[in-house]
Amino acid sequence: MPRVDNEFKNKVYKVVSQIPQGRVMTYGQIAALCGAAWAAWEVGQIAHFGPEYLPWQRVVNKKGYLANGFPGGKEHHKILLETEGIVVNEEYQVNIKELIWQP
DNA sequence: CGTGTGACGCGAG
DNA sequence: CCTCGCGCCACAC
Repeated sequence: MPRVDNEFKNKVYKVVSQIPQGRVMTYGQIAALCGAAWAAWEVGQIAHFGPEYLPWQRVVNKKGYLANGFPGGKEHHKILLETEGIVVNEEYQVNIKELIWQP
């Protein structure tokens, strides 16, 4: 697994674990909250290689589209989100404006 | 040490 | 609406 700064990684874990059910966050938002707005892609790396118990399904890109490398594919991702009450359209996109969450 | 790539973002054209 | 280019960083080759 890629080596990421422990502090940054820790912050990402904390932020992601605090995302309430039925809400989503963007990679850039998380990165900014962790003090590294330029490292949005790294959040993705952490998401891919990081702990599975965190609600990564609530993390989407700025346009509201679901992540591409999610285990099980976007369909699985979509189902998980809909189970939480998040509306996902057929383009695998969520209403980012309404569902975006910020602490 | 140069180049390409990535679960990304944003502005410019 | 689209594509293109640049931004920053970590990693593989």
